[in-house]
Parts: sequence; structure tokens; C-alpha cells
Amino acid sequence: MESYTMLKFEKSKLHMYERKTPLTIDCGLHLTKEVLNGKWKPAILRAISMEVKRPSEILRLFPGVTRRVLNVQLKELEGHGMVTKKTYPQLPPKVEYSLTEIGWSLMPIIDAMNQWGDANRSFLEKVIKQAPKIGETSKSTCQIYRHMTVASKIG
Amino acid sequence: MESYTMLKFEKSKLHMYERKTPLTIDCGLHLTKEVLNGKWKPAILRAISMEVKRPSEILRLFPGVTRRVLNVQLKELEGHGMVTKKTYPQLPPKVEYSLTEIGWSLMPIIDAMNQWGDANRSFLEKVIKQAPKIGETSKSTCQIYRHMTVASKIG
DNA sequence: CAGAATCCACCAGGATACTG
DNA sequence: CAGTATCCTGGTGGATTCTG
Repeated sequence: MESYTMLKFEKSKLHMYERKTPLTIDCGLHLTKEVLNGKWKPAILRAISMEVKRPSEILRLFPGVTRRVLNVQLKELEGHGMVTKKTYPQLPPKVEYSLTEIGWSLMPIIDAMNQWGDANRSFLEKVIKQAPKIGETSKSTCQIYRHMTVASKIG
Repeated sequence: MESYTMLKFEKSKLHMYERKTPLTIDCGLHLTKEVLNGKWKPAILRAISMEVKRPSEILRLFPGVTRRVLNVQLKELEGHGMVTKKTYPQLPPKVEYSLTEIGWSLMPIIDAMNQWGDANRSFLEKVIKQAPKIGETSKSTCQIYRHMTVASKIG
């Protein structure tokens, strides 16, 4: 087609053309994805929403996450206004995170993700294993359900 | 609260308790995240759900995505069973993607993400810009709304 | 227990060019 | 128009160590 020839020889012009309706018509998808961007962010938010709010507790909950990574992601969540951090000036140090209002408003989405994954678990585990590519992520573990049990026992 | 005191002084007990069912209790969150893992995956799914099903159309819709990346992510989505690919053996080649049933079942989540991002756009754009870290991702553009308009005109 | 500082490996994804 | 092959880089997140 001619347009292809154009693309080859008049690339700059076409480029300009494309750029005419250029940018920043971001859809909300990307904003949300940005906030949830991080291997453990949704899980962390979910944990905090279930009263697992101390870093050490969260670490116990997710054996796969490092202290550094947890700190980084918590800091990002805090920077994005999804959680607030409360430090108790005592020894040993004690820190608690809580969801902000907007952080709470994220929970339906996270719950939906969780439910969808659970509902389709067998299928998903199969196809994800089949896929040669990123199938590694499945090594991440999540003990949140267990914690719920434990928590209910504690409570 | 007493539960917290317990958590402090009988930590080891709690710890043991948690560790007893040690691992691989992946929660659905990670499965979902795996499927949606990719800078453009949700947007692509959304596009396909709105009858933007040809690669060239999708490319036009998202100026930020490359052909190669689009192909990769489409292939992953196909591998995960979220979309199916139909190739028309003709010249010029024509390809159409459609959502599978399970792919469709993902749309409520994607829509929710989209709505949440839109509903909190001003706040999110502010805090994401503030955050020194990953604020770059905002350069991604999304013309899906534009396309909707265009599509309605075309249709 | 909380958290910061380094160092580092890996890969997602962008740029480019070519084929059918 | 669709798809592949290379090459390259930036950033995420893992490991380790040290402080308060």
C-alpha cells in the first residue's frame, strides 16, 4: 500500500501526523496501574485492610518479600496517598500502616482481582505454567487466608 | 488492644502457627496480576472489548506502544487464554482478536480500574507527579475515549 | 523491630530494520 | 498489514550489610 511507502520515505511527516492528536489523553487505567504497580502492592494493601498493619507481620505473611522491597513499596504507597504510616516512638520501634480513604476505595478492585484469580485458579495455573515466558511469578506465596483464620482465632 | 499484646509476647507461637502451612498458598491476586502483567495488557483487553480488534487499530489507539510490544503482549494474552486470534488468509493480511469467555470475565475488573482512575484523576495525577520515583509512566497515552467518539462517528 | 545504603541480575519494553 | 529478529537501557526487586 502507498501508506507504507510513505511510512518508509516520509516517516518524519507521518510521525508529525501521528503526534497531532498527541498525548495526555490518559485513561484512568494507567493511573490505577501506576498505583498498583509493584509486585506486592495489591497484596500489601489487602493485608493492611485486614489489620495486618505492622511491617514485621506483613513480612511474615509474605515469605517471598524482602524487607527492603516491602519498605520501598510501602513508601510508594504512602507517597501515592494510599496508606498512612504511624510511628510509635518506643523501643523496640513500632510502626503501623493504615489505609487512607482513597486507599480503602481501592479494595473492591483488589478483592475483585483476588476473587477472579481464585475462581479461575485451576485454569490459570494451567495456562500460566504452559506459557514459557513469565510463569515464574507463581513462586510467590500468599498466606493471607491463613492469616484470616489466625486473626479470627486471635480476635 | 489485647490482640496486639498477644501478638507481641507470643509472637513465636503465632509465628510457628503461621509457618505450619508454609507456602504455595498463592492467593488469586497473584494469578490475576500475572495475567494483567504487562504495561498495556488491560488497555489492550479493553480495546478489544470495544471492537478495536485489529492490530493496526490498536496501534493507532495507543501511540505509545510498539508493534513488537503489542505482538508480545497479544501473544501472552493469547497464551493465557484471554483472547483468540483469527487470521484471514488474504492480502493484505488481516488479523482480528476477540476476547474469550474468561477474557470477558475480566472486563468488570478492568472497567473498575478505569473508573477508579478516572474518578480520582486529579488527585492521582498530583501525587504521582509528586512522587519522585516512577512518575514517568504518566507519559503513556490512551486514546480509547477518542476512539469511542471516532468509532461512533464511523459507525 | 524498623529502615537505609550498596551492589547486582534480570527482563520488560522501546528503537530499528527486515520479511511475507 | 502482520510478524520477527536484534540490540540496548532503565528500572524493579532480590541479597546483603549496617544503624538506631
